[in-house]
Amino acid sequence: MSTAQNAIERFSRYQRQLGDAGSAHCAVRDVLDRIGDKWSMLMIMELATQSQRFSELHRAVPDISKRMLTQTLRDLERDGLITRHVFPTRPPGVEYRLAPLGQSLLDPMAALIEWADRRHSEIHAARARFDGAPPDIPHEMLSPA
Amino acid sequence: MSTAQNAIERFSRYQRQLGDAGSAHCAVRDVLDRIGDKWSMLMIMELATQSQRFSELHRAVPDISKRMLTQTLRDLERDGLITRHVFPTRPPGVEYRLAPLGQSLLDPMAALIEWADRRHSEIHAARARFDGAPPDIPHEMLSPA
DNA sequence: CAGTATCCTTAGAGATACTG
DNA sequence: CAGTATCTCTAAGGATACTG
Repeated sequence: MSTAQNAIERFSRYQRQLGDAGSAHCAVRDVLDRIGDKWSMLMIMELATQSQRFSELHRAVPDISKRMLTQTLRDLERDGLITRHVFPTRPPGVEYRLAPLGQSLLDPMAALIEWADRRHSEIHAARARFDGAPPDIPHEMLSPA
Repeated sequence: MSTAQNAIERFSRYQRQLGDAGSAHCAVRDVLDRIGDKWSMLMIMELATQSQRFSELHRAVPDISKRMLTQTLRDLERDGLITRHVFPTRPPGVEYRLAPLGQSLLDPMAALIEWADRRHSEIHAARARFDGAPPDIPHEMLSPA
């Protein structure tokens, strides 16, 4: 009933690629490295609802430096996920938009985001348990105290 | 209808969190940082099809160091995504399994993986276009240096 | 406004050697 | 086998100052 079984079967198709360091042959790693960085998904989420300018994006995510904002945006543009539109006003305005390719990422991303949102309390609980509770089977097999 | 519009609406609910550096308030960033690292998703994919031991995982993804394999596995265990089972044989055997929480990640991940697989040629094309580089590097292996 | 350029500090991660 | 313990190096990324 859960499509999880489905997912498992599909994963098995990729397993051989996983060990392939030269990411040319591993689409999974190639793309995950791309959008799995610190800011890319955030930017895509921001641009999902509407096109925004550089400074708007910066205000939306204040803890990114201008350097990284520029770089992230540039990389996303390079990969065809967003487009960049310069308005030759004075001072110049630059608007970033989600390209069709970027829009096609929205659904898969939403699935992940929803998961994160629904499960993060469980994750925190597990974390607290792991950190706080005395481990029943320690990782380093220590001798009986 | 595409669920993309749906995704957009859902994203807007998270937008205010996005600027929240203290990831305590931003489930999205919290969890993305967790599974967005270099190896976590790979490990989850490996464990999706069957439980595996340390060395099996290492063989499946040879370019991870033992240090990082241990650390990745430990972090996933800490977050409740996988479980660790020690068999006190000699020499010891340790089996890693996907916990229910980890299994719940399979579907969202599958969506992302499928996207990566289906779109990576488009991405490469966009990249080549952006770089102005000669696009196609054939499948042939490089000649030994 | 929308970036560059530069410097500088950490965290990420490999290599290697050792252990229960 | 399944890890630890170091040691090291690199590159990700922040801070700051400058520009068209």
